[in-house]
Amino acid sequence: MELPASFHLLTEMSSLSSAFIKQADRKLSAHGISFAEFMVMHYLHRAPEYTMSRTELADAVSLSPSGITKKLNPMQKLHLVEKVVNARDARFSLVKLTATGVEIYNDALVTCIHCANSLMENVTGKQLNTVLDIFAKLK
Amino acid sequence: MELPASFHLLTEMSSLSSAFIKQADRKLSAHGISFAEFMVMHYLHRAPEYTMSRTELADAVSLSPSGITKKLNPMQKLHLVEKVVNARDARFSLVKLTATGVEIYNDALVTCIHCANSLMENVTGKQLNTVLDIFAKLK
DNA sequence: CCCTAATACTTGACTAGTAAAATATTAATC
DNA sequence: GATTAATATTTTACTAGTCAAGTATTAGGG
Repeated sequence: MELPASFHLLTEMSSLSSAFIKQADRKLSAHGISFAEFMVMHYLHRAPEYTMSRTELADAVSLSPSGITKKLNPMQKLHLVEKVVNARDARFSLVKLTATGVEIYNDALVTCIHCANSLMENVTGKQLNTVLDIFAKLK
Repeated sequence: MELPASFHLLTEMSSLSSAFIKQADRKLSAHGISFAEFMVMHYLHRAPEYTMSRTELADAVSLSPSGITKKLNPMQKLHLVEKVVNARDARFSLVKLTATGVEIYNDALVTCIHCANSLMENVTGKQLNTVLDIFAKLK
């Protein structure tokens, strides 16, 4: 049976991506964070004043409302992020990357870039950009 | 700061793949199985006599030894797969897709292909093959 | 043989996520 | 302005996986 390329891409992507994330997790553990936590910090670091609403952040990292609560709780205890209450509407709260968080993010970013480079050393930058262009159509 | 393409690919792939798997899970739930269970059946279906060793299977689907045990237990109760003990060495056991399992796999495959096609409808078959070729170098 | 080591698998304790119900706060309508 | 509805978040109960310790079985060296 000849299965379509789209099906193969689905199965290959799921296995590749899980392998990549496991590798990144291993490398980032030197900084005391997981890849998922790194991604949270990555989005916050790009946001104005290192601050985003919880729901925006949850969407960005594909977590459910309860998921983002459970992910941020321990990060707050470690003072990587802090909760900022909205004075106008106490339902909405904001999350901000702390100074400590920025510092750790910058260190972890270097590690993460090394990790990505070594995972993809067999592929040229041009090919990576080709894939990125195609991925952009898939969103 | 200009981050390398490899880093972007790592982050994009992690978010795309998680979105794709969520979508596939939703669609496959009509057959009473998860995408992870579908992948188990997929590898078994391609194996000679629908049979593989547990460790081969665990590797194929990127699960730890305990992970494969916990994944297969409920599938045995539903009679999708069965355990085959090796007479020569009782440590090694084999897993076989049952007749029921084959039937459900074939139905689910159709759904999964539809799902993959609709996820990737914005991209040509040629582009998908380009990505698959590049993925092959990443393994 | 028999004791030790190696191998395959399972169990137990834990982490990370989800969905659905509960809570808290603001908005809207009468 | 009080009550109902809507919105954001948290809690609870559950599922799915990991790692490390435990169990069962076979292999090897004295």
